[in-house]
Amino acid sequence: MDFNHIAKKWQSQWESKKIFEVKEDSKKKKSYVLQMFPYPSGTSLHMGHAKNYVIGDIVARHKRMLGFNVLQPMGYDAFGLPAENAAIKSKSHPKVFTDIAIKGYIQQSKALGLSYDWSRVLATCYPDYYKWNQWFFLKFYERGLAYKKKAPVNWCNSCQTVLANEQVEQGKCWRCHNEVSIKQLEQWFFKITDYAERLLQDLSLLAGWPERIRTMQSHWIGKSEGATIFFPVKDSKEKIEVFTTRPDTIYGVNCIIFAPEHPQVLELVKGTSYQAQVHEFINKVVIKERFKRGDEDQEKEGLFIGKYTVNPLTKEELPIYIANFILLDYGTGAIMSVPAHDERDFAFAKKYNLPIKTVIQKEGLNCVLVHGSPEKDQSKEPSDIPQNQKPWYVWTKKKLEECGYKVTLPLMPKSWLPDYADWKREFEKTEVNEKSVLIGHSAGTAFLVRWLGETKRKIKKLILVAPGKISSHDRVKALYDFKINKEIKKLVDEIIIFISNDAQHHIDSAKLYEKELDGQLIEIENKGHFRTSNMGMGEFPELLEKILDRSTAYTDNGILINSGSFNGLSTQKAKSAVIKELQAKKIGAAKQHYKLRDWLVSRQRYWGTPIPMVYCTKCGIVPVPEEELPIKLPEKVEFTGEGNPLAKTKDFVNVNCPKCKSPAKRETDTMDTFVDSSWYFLRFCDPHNNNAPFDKDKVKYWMPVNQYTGGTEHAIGHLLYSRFFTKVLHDMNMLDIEEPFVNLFNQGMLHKDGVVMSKSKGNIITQDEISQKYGIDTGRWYLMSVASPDKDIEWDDKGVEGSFRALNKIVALIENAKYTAKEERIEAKMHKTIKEVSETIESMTYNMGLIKLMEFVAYLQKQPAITKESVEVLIKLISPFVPHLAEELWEMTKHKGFVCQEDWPKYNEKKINPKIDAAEELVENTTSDIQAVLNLVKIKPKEITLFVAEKWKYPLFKKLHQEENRDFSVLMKKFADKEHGQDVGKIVQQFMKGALKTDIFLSPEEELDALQESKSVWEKQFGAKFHLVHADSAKEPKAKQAIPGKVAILIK
RNA sequence: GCAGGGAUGCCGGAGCGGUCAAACGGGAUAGCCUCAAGAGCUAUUGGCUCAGUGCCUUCGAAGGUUCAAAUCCUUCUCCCUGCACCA
Repeated sequence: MDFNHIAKKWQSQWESKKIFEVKEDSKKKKSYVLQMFPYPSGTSLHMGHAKNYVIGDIVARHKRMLGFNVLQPMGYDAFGLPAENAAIKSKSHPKVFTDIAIKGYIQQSKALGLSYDWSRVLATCYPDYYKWNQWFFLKFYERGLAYKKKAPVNWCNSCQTVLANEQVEQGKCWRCHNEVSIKQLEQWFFKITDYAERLLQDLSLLAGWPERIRTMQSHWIGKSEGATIFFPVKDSKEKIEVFTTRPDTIYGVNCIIFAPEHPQVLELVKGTSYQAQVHEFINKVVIKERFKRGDEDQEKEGLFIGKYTVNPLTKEELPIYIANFILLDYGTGAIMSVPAHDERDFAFAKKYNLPIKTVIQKEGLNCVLVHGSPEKDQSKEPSDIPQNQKPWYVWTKKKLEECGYKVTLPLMPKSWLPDYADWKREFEKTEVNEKSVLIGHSAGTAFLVRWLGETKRKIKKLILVAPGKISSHDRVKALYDFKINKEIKKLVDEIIIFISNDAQHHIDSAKLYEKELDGQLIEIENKGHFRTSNMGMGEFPELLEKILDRSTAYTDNGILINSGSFNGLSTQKAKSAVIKELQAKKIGAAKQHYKLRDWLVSRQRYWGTPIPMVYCTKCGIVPVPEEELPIKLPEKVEFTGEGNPLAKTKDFVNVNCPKCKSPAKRETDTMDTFVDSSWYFLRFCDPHNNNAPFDKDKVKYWMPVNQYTGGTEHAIGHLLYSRFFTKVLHDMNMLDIEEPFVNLFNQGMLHKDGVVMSKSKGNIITQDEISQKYGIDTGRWYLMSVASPDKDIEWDDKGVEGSFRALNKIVALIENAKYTAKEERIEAKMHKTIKEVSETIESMTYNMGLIKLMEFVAYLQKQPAITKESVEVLIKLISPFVPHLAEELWEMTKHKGFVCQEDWPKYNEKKINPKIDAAEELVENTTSDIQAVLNLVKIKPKEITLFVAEKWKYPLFKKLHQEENRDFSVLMKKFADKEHGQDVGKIVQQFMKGALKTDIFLSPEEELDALQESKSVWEKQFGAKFHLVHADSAKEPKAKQAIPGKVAILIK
């Protein structure tokens, strides 16, 4: 069969009969299937493009056969830079390039066999389309959603235009990958930020979108909840407004930091001695290091500006800084620095030696300190303090409690004669958990190490001060005589050992612990054995430092400490409590902040929609009246490559003011092409409307898009803008819906030689190549068969040939078919296939669908004769995938009309008979078992006898299947019978190992029948005579090996 | 760093608690067909075993849950994708 020929044949028939053209039909359920429309570049479509469209086309064709009224249109995103750049290069006009490209694209889309309604084709570069861009612009302007402002914008020097934030990728232009710079320009913006909250909230409605895309959008919108707080400047009426997400940490503020370019900075520094330095710093960061500023590991740098502010709650005086890591356009451009609980502030404070105050503590932290053993009983001595009340213990306890710790200092019984069991009893009165810090001093260390090794408890930290272990004293033997359990290492996050100029056996003990437990050994000078006499005032800051661990900022939630009346509150509660207090004092308020910026839509290029605005010296900015639309792009324009050609086209620029009629100038900026693509799916519903962008009722019928297919690269740009437009139009009462795309599918890329297939990589396979060699159906089949459509796939010429073979197999099957009347087994298989293929189409796992189809083909091939119905069903099932072949086969099998207009086959669950499956499986297993045995014995078989298992085994199997118990002896008691005692034992054993199939569908007779049917096939295949026997009536011992679902095999 | 997705036999790629030594395709090997090549068909393609349809070891690594783990949980390693000094 000439696949290429039939493709053309059916394409022209579909076209002439207009069978994919649709109208609204209130009686029919609609389905709108759409693929992201392409930018028509000069080069031809390749198989990578094809993949996207075919995925959607399969959905459309399937839905159509299911009886839906299917709208599947195609259009061209025709404005844009490449055409203009090409025009500059060849001194031509972008329209010329674009028209040619569109023509080529249409012709190639048709050649792919895509079932588009071509009567609706559109291209955004024609005035009947872009007129409505302008119309929307005016409407947005009326609603305050389009506005002009001077702003620092992203400027791409090679594209000679500004870019939206969404078009800047890692500081580079999305199109040409040149470094983007910042320019101050007057530009038009769409106020997408007004919709930030709705765009975020409604993501939850998009259950049919990939999780990934929703997360990306939500990150892009970047909502953070927090507060703005006013910090008064000392000796001034000025205030500094900061934004923070952690108002709960306000007691921990150590300074206020501005973005260097913040306008307030210059005012504040005025008149101080820091003025010159500050200017220099700003210049350095903002101008010289402009591009470095966003770099990953940019060193944090800052400068004090000579002024102070006051913490409005604590009244503490705080210095004011500027620093390079503070961004002007996020929040208020100024922050309150809380080094203890923010990593950046922490790094900054460390670098400039600023105070760090902890105000949040992890919940449930606790500490137990175990004292040592004195040489004699001192408790009777009136001058002595109790063992657990030594000054540095008490000091540490107090300090830790200030930080929210619960501290216990147990008093060990008879400490001068320590006994492990006694100590343990006392020690365990205190709760120890994973957040515990255990500190031992001297003999206390031995106790803790022994206790941990014995109980294997998980704790946070173990700190050993002047440890004891090695000792010649008999007095401490009852405590010291144990083996160090190295497992402790795994149970404790951190082990620290303090040692000083102590007695040798303590130093040796310290070394021992260091070695055995991988402890961190810290030597401190002149503290001896850390006795009261060695410790002076009894302060032990080194220890405190290690317990508190201030080497990093603690950024998690916790409990407030050092925060006045807020102490003890959780982070969550404290946030609202602090905000409440700020509000009451009118020095702050709750505030949500979004990362999303307004959408910059101005472009300084020719090949786009002119922005319908006029500048009048008297009236200012004047919108062009609706009746004057479209403002057409002037055709006679010179493309020099320098600046915006529109600005130099006098006929275009010079107009009269619509209001006062005096001479005025036209806006020469054009719109971002993403404006075009933000509503094209609406225009498809009513593409030829001259009075409005679309008719409300038509859109109401078709929208929303049921299945949208496209690449991930549009995850935030196009998909976010389209959602924004839809919401605005909803608010303008033009749409009922709030979300344009119900289901979104991201197809995987097509790779070749390990990289994405693209013209610029020079690794494209064109669809023409494939069409000519194999026909486009082979290409469609191949693209869908390699992997599930969402996966990236690698092009493989050998794989294409495999697909070609598959199609030929289908053709051969139908060409050589011998027909028979109804056949139950074929019917069962058929219904099963219908079910499976339908399911794979619904779930868009087409690769599995094709496998199921080929299994069905292989099955039919094996049959001596097949049914007409099964062939009909097969043709219908393949038709979404290989539509041309399906039509051809449909015609070949003497059917009228188009198979693509037939009803999708329905399956009948009742006809899917598990017995037939089981019988088939039995035959397949038996075949491979015979084969396996033959391979083993390597003899030429003359006779092969198959034994079906003895009758009594069947009910036993059923019972075993229902049995939950897995205890051998119990099962045996239950199932053993006198006659088959040993055999039951074997079977039960096998069953418990899970070696037996559990579902038994066939009786011995049915098994025999199934085998009987394959007998002739086997005899031919193996060249031996086959005997089929009931094991019950067999004498051969072999027969006993048969079990239900598995025959015994005897070969002679 | 954060978020999302991965890691499966020679390769691509299914599977996502028992029916799994793991679909399907490609490649490789052997056989059939043929004058021959190609196409087509059949078998094999982790190891062991070779009167038997079994046993052993495998699904990134290590632990765990379970009668049962490629599949569930925990930790780790590596890869991809996106975001990234966002207060």
